[in-house]
Amino acid sequence: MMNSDQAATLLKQKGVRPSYQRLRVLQYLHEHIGHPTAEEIFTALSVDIPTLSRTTIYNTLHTFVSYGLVNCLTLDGVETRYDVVLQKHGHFKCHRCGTIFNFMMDVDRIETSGLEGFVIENKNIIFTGICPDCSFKKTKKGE
Amino acid sequence: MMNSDQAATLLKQKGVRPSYQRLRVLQYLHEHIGHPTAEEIFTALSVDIPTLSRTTIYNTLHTFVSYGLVNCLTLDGVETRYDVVLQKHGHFKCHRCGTIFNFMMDVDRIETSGLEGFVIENKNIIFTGICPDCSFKKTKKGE
DNA sequence: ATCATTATTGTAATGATTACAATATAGGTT
DNA sequence: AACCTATATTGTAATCATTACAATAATGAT
Repeated sequence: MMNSDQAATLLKQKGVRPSYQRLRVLQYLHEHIGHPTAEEIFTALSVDIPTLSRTTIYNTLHTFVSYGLVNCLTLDGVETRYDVVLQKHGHFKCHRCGTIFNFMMDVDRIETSGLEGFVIENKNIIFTGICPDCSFKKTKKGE
Repeated sequence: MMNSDQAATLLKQKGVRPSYQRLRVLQYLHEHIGHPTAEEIFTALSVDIPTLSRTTIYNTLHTFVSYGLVNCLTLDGVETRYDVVLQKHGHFKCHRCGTIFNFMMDVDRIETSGLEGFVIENKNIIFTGICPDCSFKKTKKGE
């Protein structure tokens, strides 16, 4: 999906020093676009990098966010999740299985009133409900 | 805005036993629609109810959410906020002063693709940016 | 090779929230 | 009105994500 060189190029492009840890975090995010948490990234990379620190993960993610490499989102109020998909999209969280799905939408077509004079920098659209899989299981079990 | 009797009626209507603490929390939420946190509610009500416990606030808010009396939202990933305005609306958070504004929008007019087969139960629209006040201050100071 | 800057690490602290057990209260029943 | 059971409140301790901070390590420029 994204090799070491591509990751390094991307980091340099954005003005972020391409350390080994940063490369690995960026690659991980590109290989796991299901909105991982800091803890998930830490656990996964720790296997390969035993000396890795949680603090590094947090620092790295903060750096990525501030340099516009990833977006962060808090869907449930528990953990912050990170997303390398930067094109405008909505998030759907299934409250049964917890999976987060991306969906397409034209964010800029939303008509609002009451925001005259506001500088809008970011638009987050979060839907919650039940995903098709869980919906199907529920029907089958006859709950 | 909402007296004790009105609050009691509303609670009974929804099947929630109208204890003194619950009445006060519900009244507080109706008098402070700026999306208070559990801590803010606790601090404010503690003055009048010195024996009040933080746990009661959390229990009460969870009860309210599960009985559909209030909505909760996490805007910044730090604290959960509570909202008695149940009509569909969007939230705008100013990242300079932290204030949260409601704005009107037609949530159901948003066109999406990729959500076929999904049961949508809730739609949250969160914008971030700079509010007119902060925008104005910034201009004046010439930062 | 040297030096200053920046990144990583580990530990300790913070802050919101939850778990849990003891006590208190509410509402229905005699 | 007293009684009893179910439910609510309280306080403390635990949990979990995140941050603060200081020491060490690595990077890049001179």
